[in-house]
Amino acid sequence: MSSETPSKRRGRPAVRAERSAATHTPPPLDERYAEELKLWVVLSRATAAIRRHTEADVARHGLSIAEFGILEVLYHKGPLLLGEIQRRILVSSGGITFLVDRLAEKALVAREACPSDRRARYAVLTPAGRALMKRIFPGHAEVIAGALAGLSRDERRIATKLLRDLGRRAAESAVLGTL
Amino acid sequence: MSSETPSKRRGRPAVRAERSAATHTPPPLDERYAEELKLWVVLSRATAAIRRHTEADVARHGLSIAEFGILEVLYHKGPLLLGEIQRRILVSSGGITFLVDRLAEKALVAREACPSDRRARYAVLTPAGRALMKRIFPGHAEVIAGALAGLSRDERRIATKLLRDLGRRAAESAVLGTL
DNA sequence: GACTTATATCTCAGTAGTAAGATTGTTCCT
DNA sequence: AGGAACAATCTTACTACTGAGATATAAGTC
Repeated sequence: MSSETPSKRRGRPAVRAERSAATHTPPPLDERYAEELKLWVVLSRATAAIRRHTEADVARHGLSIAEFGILEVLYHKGPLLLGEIQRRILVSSGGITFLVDRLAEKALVAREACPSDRRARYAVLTPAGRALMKRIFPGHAEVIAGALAGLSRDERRIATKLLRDLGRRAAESAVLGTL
Repeated sequence: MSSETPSKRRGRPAVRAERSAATHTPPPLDERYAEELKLWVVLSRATAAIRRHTEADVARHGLSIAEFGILEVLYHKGPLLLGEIQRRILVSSGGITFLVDRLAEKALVAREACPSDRRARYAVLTPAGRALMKRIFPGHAEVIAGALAGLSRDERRIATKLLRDLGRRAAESAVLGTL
């Protein structure tokens, strides 16, 4: 965490904006997409706030979010090819090599040959990796649930549906955009 | 993040129930928070998908999202202290220095002294910076609106409200968590 | 006024990633 | 079988950041 929490500003009474009012010429006709921009802002903010919870939680165990993501997908899906993991957790090919290297150094994950394709390698949890996930995953789920407690059960259901639709469509049009 | 934070394990409301028959490695009793985890997944995915749209758009102008964020806040709010920008776009103190340096190299932003506090500096848009934003901001807003087109107007309004509540609560409890 | 505490920014070393291309292996086509 | 095209991972060089500490300034207290 950064050492500058935006909490109490006791040192200096706010003296802002005296000059802004004088010189700043307001933006042009941006009213047009104001609601969409607002949605994007609150979406980003909510995601960032919740991610801080999850990061703080996994950091207690010496893991980054990306590392935890790999452990989690292996924990729940079993051995996977590196490329499959890469697609799930959305890192670059270099990134997955780096992350699996590091998890291997920590003896939480190992590589295994793929019998049907000698280019490919499986990543598998070691016993220590599985034991770690068994120990820390329930608490992590609880942290996430706690971070989402601002919404009621019904609200969470609605949000899930909306965000699924939103994400699906945004992902599709992103792909189209690269053609 | 490399160093494990020395926070003590706060007593968790007993979620023990570890009476699994000591067999079988696949996921334990993870049904409990399945809905919350799902919401977190779709939230992350939707945000990532939309961010890819915004990144691709600003990259066309040689900017990163963080750089664009600074330009945008200055464009809409006028000159701001570096620390104020930092809190808005959520980067570290070193990061804001780095980013403003780079924008200054590109001659889009300049630093100015703060008359009432000689520690502080304002960041201000240069004429070139303002001209750039005037030129590219409308298109960027359109890209965002397009990325959100998976939801109807009413759905977007509902999503905005839910995400605002969610984010506010998550941010509050994150602050409390650091005490 | 001296002292203490808080704040704003900057410096610097280190880290977690990305991107491009190399390497090795596979598949398809003839 | 030979070769082109494609695919999975790894290597390398680089970049955008973070976090801790340094420096300078400011405000509150005695």
